[in-house]
Amino acid sequence: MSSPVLYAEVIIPLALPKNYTWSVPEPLRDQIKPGVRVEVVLGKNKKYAGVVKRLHTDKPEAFEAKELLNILDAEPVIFPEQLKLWEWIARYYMCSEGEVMAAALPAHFKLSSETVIMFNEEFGDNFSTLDHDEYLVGEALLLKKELKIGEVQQILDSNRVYPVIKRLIEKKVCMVWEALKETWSPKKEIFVLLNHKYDNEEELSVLLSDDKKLQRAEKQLELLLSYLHLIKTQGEVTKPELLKKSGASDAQLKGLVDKGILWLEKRQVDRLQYLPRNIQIDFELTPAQQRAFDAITEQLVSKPVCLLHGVTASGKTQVYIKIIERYIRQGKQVLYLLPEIALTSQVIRRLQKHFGGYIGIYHSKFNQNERVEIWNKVKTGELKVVLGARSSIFLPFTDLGLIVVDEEHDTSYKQQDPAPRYHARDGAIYYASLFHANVLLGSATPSVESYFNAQSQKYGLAVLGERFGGVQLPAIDIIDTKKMFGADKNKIIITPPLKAAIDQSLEQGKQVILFQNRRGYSPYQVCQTCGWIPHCKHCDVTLTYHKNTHKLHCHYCGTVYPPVHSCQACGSDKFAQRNFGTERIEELLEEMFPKGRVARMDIDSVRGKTAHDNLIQQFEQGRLDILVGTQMVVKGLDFENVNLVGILDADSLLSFADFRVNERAFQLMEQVSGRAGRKDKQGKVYIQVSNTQHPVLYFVQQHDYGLFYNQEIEGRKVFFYPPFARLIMLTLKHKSKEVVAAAAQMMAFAMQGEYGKYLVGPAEPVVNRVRNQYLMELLIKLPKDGELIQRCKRFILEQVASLHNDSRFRNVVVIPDVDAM
DNA sequence: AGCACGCCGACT
DNA sequence: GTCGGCGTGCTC
Repeated sequence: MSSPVLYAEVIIPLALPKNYTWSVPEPLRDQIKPGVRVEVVLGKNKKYAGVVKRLHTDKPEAFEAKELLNILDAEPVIFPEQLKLWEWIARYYMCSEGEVMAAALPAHFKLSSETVIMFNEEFGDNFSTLDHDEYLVGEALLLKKELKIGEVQQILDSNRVYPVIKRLIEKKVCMVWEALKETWSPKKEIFVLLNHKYDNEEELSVLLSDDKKLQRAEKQLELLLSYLHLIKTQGEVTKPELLKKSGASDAQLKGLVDKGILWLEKRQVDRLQYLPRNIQIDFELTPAQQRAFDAITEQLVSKPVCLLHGVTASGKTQVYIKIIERYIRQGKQVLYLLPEIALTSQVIRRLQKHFGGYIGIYHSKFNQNERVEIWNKVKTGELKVVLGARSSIFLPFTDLGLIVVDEEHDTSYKQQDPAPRYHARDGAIYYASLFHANVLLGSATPSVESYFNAQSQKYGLAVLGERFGGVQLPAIDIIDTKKMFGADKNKIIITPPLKAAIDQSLEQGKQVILFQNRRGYSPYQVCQTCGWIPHCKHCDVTLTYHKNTHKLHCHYCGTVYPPVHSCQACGSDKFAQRNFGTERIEELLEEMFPKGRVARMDIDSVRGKTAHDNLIQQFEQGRLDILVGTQMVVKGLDFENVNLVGILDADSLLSFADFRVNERAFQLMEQVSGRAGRKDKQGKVYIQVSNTQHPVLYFVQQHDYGLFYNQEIEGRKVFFYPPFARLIMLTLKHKSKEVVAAAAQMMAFAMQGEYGKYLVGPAEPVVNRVRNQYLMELLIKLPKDGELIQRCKRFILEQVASLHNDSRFRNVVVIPDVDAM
C-alpha cells in the first residue's frame, strides 16, 4: 500500500492570479518542508525556483499536477512569519503572492533559467548534411555534449545564433534544455599562511639568516619579511594585500610557496567589513527626552504601537537609540526603518557609532551580493539591528523585538509603481504582531492616520516638544508675492526681503537652504502669440526645459525632445518662459550672490550612487553656502550651520487637487523649516506665497501641529476620507481613449448596487495619458468595516476578471491601489 | 512575466 | 512563395 501523493503549493515570482501546485516525487518527500525553494517547470520548458507555501495530500481536481524537479535548500529560506506577511500583503493590497515574493527576495534567490543545448547521441557523428556554422556547433557538441548559449556565441563569433540552433534542432542534432543557475556565490579570498614549522622562533631565525632556501633569493627574503611584519600588525594577510604592500610579484610569492615556507589557503569571506560587536551608549538623555523615553516604555507595555511626536531637532534619534539598546540587551532584534532618501551616511555613522558590528544596512543602493549577506546574517541572528528602507520589512528576522518607523509620515513608505503597492509602516505593524513585537512610529509631523490612531487610544502617544538644547523653533515670515507684481521677474523668484536675508546669512558665514518643488529650468515655454505650449507626444503633460541638457524633458515618461524655436500652432518664434525650477534658481543664485557657493539637489543633480551623499557631505563641511533643492533637502538632514530657509513658491504646494494637500503642504513646510537653526540659535524661515490667507500657512507659522490636525480631521470627517474611510483607487489603462472610458463605465456600472454609494468616478485623472496609454480612475471610499472591505476587494477582482472576458476590454489593464496616497 | 501559436506585410 | 511582425492565451 503506497502512501497518498504529496502536493506542494508553490509561490512563483510572477503575477499569477493564484499559487500553483506540484506533486512531490516519492524520494523527495521526507526532505521537503514549507519555506524551502523548489525547482519546477512551468509551461513547456520554463523553469523557476519557487517557494513552498504549504504541503498537503488533496489531489487537485481541475488539473493534472506535474512533479516538481528538485529541492534547492536543505533548510527553509523563508520563515513561516514571512510567508504570513507575504500572504497578508497580497490579500490586503490586492496582488499575487508571487509579486510580493519578487519584491521581497534579493535577486540571487530568484534563480533564473538558462538555456542549454544538449547533443542528441542518436544523431551520431555524420555531419555531412550540416552547413559551415552548423558543423562548428555540431563538432563542439560532439565533444562537450552540452553548450550554453553564450558558448555557442563564442564558437560562431556572432550574437545571432538562434537561427543556427533552430536548424540544428530541426535536423535533430541537439535539443534545448533549460537549466537553473544559482547566481550567488560567497566571495572567496586567498589568505597567506606561514608553514607551522616556523612558528618556532628558532626555526624562523635559522630560515631568515642561514638557510640555503633563501640564499641568493633576496626578493623572496624581502617578501617574507614584509609578510612577517604584516602578520604581526594585523593578524591575517590576504594575497592581494601582501603583494600590494610589499611590492612583490606573483612569481616571488610562488617561489616561497614552492619552497614550502608559505602556504596559500582559499577561504570564504564576508564582503562587508564588520565593526567590533559592542554596544556603546555614551550619552545621557535630556530631561525632556527621558520623559519621552519613559512614556514610550510605559505605553508599549499595554499597546503594541506607540507614536512619538517630537518636534524637528528635538533629538528623536537619541531616544530611538536608547530604546533600541533595551531590546538588544534582551537579545531581541530591531528593525529601524527610514525613507530611502534619508538613509544617508550621516545617519548610518551615527547608528554605527553606538551599535558597531551589530548593525546591518539594507537598501537599494546595495548590490545583490551584499543584500544576500545581510539577509543571511539577519536569519542567523548575528545582526541585531537593521537600518533599512521600505523593503527591509521582508528580512527573515528570527526574534524580532521592535520596529522603529522613523519619519513615519513619509509618503515614500508606500510603494507606487510595480505591485505590491504596500505601505511599509502598515506592513511593519502586521509583521511585528506576528512576533508580539513593538512598533515605534516617530515624526515631527505625524500622518493624520497615525495621529488619529493615537488620539483614539489605538496607539500609545509620547510627545517630545522641546528642541535639543532649548533652541526655539524658527521664526516664520510670510512674503506676499502679489505685492512684488510689476517688479522684474527675478525679484519674484527671490524677493527683495529674502535676498537681503540671504546676504546677511552669507555675511555671518551661515548657510542657506532654499526649497522649490520643481526641477528643471522652467516648467514650460509658452508661445507669446497664440499660447501654444509644447507637450509630450506620449503623455498628456507639458514639457520642462532643462538648461544643462538644452532639451525639453517629460517628467512622466522621461522622453527628451529638442528645444522648440517656432510655435507648431502659429509659427511664431517668440516664446516666454513660465515659472521656474531648481535649475533656473541655481543659475539665478549664482548671478545674485557671486561670492556664495551654490549647489543644487534634485534627482537630476544626484543621479549617481554616491552623488547625494557627497553633496550632503560638502554642505555639512561648509564647502557650500547655499543649497537649492526639491523634496530631497527636506528629509532628515541635520546641518548645524543653517540659519535661513526659504520656501520659494508655497502656492505650488497648496494648490494640488487632492484630499491630502493640506497634510502634505504642512508636513513639507514644517519639515523644511526644521532645517533652520539648530545648535544654539533660532533660525529664520521665509515663505514666498501669493495665497497668503491659506490656513496651513498660519499653522506652520505657529508650528502648531495640534491646530493643523484639529482642522484637518474635521475636513476628513465631513468629506469621508481617511482615517474615516478606506480608499481603493482603480486605475484603468489602455492605448485607446474610447476603450478605456467604456471599460471604466462598465466597471462603474458593475459596482452599482451594494457598492454604488461608495464609488467616486469614473473620472479622467489630471494627467490622462502616460506612455501612450490613456487612463481612467475609479475611487472607492469604503467605511472602516473589515468584512465589507474584504468582500469589496473580492468583488473588484471578480469584476476585473469579467471585464477581461469581454473581448473589447481584454487589453485594459486594471491597477488596484489600496490605501492610495 | 515569458513564450508559443497564429494570422497579415516586405523581401532573399 | 517565405521570414517575421506582435496580438492573445496559457502556464499546476
